[in-house]
Amino acid sequence: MKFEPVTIKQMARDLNLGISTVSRALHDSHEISEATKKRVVDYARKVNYIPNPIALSLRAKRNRSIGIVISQFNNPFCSQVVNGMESAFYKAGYQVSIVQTSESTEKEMKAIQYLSSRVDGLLVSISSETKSTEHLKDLYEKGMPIVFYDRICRDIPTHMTLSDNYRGAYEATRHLIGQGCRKIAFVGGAATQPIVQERRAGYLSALEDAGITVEDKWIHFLPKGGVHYVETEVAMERLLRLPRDKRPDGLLTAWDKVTADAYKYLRRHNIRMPEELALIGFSNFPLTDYVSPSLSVVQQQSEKLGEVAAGQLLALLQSKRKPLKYQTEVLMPEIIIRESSLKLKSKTEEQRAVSKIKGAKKR
Amino acid sequence: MKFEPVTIKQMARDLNLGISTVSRALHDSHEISEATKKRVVDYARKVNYIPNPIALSLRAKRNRSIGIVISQFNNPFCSQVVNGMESAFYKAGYQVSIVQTSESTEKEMKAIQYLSSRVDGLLVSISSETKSTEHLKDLYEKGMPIVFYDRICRDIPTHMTLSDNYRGAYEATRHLIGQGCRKIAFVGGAATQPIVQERRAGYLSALEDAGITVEDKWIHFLPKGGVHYVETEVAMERLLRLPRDKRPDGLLTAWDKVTADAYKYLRRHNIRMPEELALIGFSNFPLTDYVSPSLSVVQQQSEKLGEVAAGQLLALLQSKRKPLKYQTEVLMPEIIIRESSLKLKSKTEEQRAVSKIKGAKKR
DNA sequence: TTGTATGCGTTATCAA
DNA sequence: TTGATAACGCATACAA
Repeated sequence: MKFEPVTIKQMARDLNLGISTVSRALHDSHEISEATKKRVVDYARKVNYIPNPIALSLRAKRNRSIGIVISQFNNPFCSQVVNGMESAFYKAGYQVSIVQTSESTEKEMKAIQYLSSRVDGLLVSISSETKSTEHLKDLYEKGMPIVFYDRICRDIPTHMTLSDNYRGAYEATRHLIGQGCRKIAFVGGAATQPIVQERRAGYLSALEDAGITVEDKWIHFLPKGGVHYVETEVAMERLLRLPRDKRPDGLLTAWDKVTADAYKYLRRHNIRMPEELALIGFSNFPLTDYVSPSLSVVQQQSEKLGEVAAGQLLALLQSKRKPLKYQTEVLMPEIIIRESSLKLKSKTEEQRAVSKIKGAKKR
Repeated sequence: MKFEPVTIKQMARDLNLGISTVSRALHDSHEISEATKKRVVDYARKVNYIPNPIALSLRAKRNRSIGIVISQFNNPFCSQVVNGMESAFYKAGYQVSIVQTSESTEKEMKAIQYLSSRVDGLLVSISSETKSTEHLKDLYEKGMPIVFYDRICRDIPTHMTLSDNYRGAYEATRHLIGQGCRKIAFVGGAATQPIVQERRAGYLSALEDAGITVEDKWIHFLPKGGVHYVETEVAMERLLRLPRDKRPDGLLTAWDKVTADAYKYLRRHNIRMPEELALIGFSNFPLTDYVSPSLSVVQQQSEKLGEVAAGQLLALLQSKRKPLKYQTEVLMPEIIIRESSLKLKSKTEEQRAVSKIKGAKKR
């Protein structure tokens, strides 16, 4: 099967008119008589003429559309971000075309090649597998407006929007410490992900600031970034099989899927939260407030993030030349404390625990 | 900012060669000397030449890409479906471009117009607002391969893949009856949605088969399809404010978001499930097994659905002409019984309850 | 007021 | 082995 749309040329033949006459009539040009105009418009409607966007793009070198490169659809955080972007571009009259990389560099490259020349600009979150960004760099140097969001790429000087991953992790860890945890583990996604590294950095700083020594065995990265349950399962088993005095009493998970899977693991193995292990994790999943125990999360401002990034791209699209200065917008994630990490009931108890640590540090 | 890519013409000038020579060299044609070939290929690599897909498409009338029209990204069911489609098309060497309609007919029409001529085929789930499908019909008549999934359109004869919504609702209702519920309410999405209508039909049949009379007040549709929490909230309030003897003891929700919101409502108002109200609903949300009480769901085979629909579109893409016969693939959703609807603990008790009803019917 | 010719980036046909 | 040219669908400068 092949799509054979009506073209202007065809209509011109049918109506015994010149091609340009038809074209101008459709554009409601003043230099066409009302009679012909009506004849053309009516006929176009009758045969359901749709201008070929491909031809339009080729000619105008303008597509009135932008592309979003996303890692995983099936990730609430990502879809929330896209929602924010979509509504911003819709208002601005742009069509949005989304492609998924599934964390594969090969797919990412294909996706970007596919979108290049099809769109006027790109919103990109680079895939976790990606090492080299030559393909993007080159595109950018040729003038393609690109804005990075969430998983940014420092090699390319352009606008970017991201969450404050460092502080999110820092505050979450501090909260666990405040709850009395002293052996706090960290399970991230892929070690190669800058995002995960930042989250680890925040985690480490919080522990250092509290004077707590970290064991290497408490820190786990997942080779495939935690796409599959087993990866998290293995990490959890390693943590929980540590000898009693090394066994963690708190856990920070630094990746949405990992958070969900760690939670599942703990529930499946009847490990009580927060008594046996206090859990807080990065997550934008829905329903985390209704699981039992309810799940403490570091929640990113996903829709906002999408909107801000969209605004940056729109700015690039409108400016004549590359801007001299680039903005980096940083959004603070929300720390939502729920049952899975709440060991101390009252605020004062928490305060006391925190001050104890401070004392400990000074010693 | 504007993207200015390197073209064949430009390279031909730079290398002092003819345009067609360059083109053929890049295609590794045998009629080009190895020397020239190398010169061209090296240069192309150096300047990072990317063939312009727009021009390619215009010429070839072939895009090697397909479009997916989706209602809401931010809906686990949808993203799971897209995942299934994506992997199938990736294997087949197609790029996939996804656009969201957000349930708006206007967006849907724009999206379809945008995709027409940009893609070789379309996977469409029509938006809940959409009444007329002329835009699609016409496109289809001109030869655009279209496959409907989930929210199908009966006016257009083509392949389609969907869940057995009727049976899903029927079995879910039967389960509630088996649990001893006799006043079973139904909260759907938009009344206009054929899917919701089918689910209601299944619900009604199950009640009828069990000899249970339905009250109109037990059935609620949501004007905007339940996008916002308040819609579900209002419906729930109406149900729960009914006089004691009319107040439902069971509830079937027929839309993923509505299920989540109904669950939230019940938790927020401390209404015990299943004792005060047994809940089962259509849902592909993650974590439904870890909420407390765990949530009984009618879960669609989302990824499978995507794969099957993708297969149908690939078949259309490969066939020379419109097929004489169209397939409609129907997938049975899975009924997962969990705490929110499980009043009777043992299987035998449930059996007894069911046989009681059967007896009642015969009377 | 209408028609013809050109170019957008490519490939394919034909000629050299 | 190479190069010029037409065509894909459209808009527009220019000619009539």
